[in-house]
Formats: sequence, structure tokens, C-alpha cells
Amino acid sequence: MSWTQERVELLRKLWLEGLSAAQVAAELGAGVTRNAVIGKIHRLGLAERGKAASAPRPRAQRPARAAPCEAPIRNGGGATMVIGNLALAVAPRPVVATALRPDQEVVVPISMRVTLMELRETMCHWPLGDPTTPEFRFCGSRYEDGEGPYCRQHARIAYQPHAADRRRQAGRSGR
DNA sequence: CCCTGATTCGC
DNA sequence: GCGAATCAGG
Repeated sequence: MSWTQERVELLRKLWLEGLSAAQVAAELGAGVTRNAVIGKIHRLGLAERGKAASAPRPRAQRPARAAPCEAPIRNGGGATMVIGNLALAVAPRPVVATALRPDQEVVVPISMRVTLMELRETMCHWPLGDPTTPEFRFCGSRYEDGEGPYCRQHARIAYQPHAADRRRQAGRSGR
């Protein structure tokens, strides 16, 4: 994602409105980190934002560059989705490939949806919407009992057998 | 632990 | 120019 004129405008607007760098990054959508926002803010000369940020600090020597981390590959064939510098480990097939039937739809009130920055370990990690748009959110519901990465409703969907497996199963066991 | 902005420097 | 890694701090 590059800094197009529109994106720079949105950045400037949100930043001057007082949003934090992380909040601005979340609004700009997946692939934009708060570091990217801060870097751009400085290059644009917007760092002041009226307020004196903090006392001048001497230095911050940058240590040797860390080795690039490997793309996460998890238990038995999860996929990896890479958006910009963000690598999302997608759980194995039941989660990624399960199609929702109408009666399985889980309606998550907009009020309880959260951005990536708002997502906490204790919140449901079920993705909602297109990760490449600023509207992308996570479910954000609290777990029922401190288990798994999903709330009860989404866990039901996530861990049910894949549709193809259900068909195969049905074919095997008769009918 | 959560978060904030600032800075350096390899790319 | 870009932004990850890191720092310093609340």
C-alpha cells in the first residue's frame, strides 16, 4: 500500500483530529502500522500537532537488524495470509473453508465490533469484513469461559466439520 | 501489562 | 521515501 493522495489526506485529517497513530493506522486499514503512520507524520512535518510531545531525548541507537521472521506455519496446514507486512496465520481448513448457511449467520452488533488495535486476547478473534478495507473488524465478544480464540457462536462455526467432509461422511455411512 | 510518540537506518 | 525495530516514557 502506498501513500496515495487520498490516504495522506485521511492521515492528516485523523491525526489533526487527535487520533493516536495506532488509531489512525486502524482507520487506514490492514497493512498500515502505527509505525508507518508515525513515520509519515514526521515526514509530513505534522509531528507537532500543537502540543509539545515530550522532553527531548538524547538518542536511541539502533541495534543490529533482527533476522526476518519466518512466516508462521501452524498445526497441520493452516494457510498464511500476508497483507503488507502483516502475516495472518489462518487456522486449518474447518475455519477458513467453512461456508455459512443462512441459519448459521452470526449477527454481531456493530457496537461490539473491534479493530485490530482494540482486539484483546480475551476477545473473539472472528474476522468480519474485508481485511483490505478500513471497515475490517473483529467480532470482539468476550469469551463465554476463557477458552479458544472465538466466542461461543463463532467457535461453533469454526470447529464444525467442513461441508465437504460432512458430505463425505454422509456418503460413507449410508444413504 | 496496556499504551503513547520519537528515532535510526536498512531498504 | 518508507517503516520495522527499538527506545523512552505514561
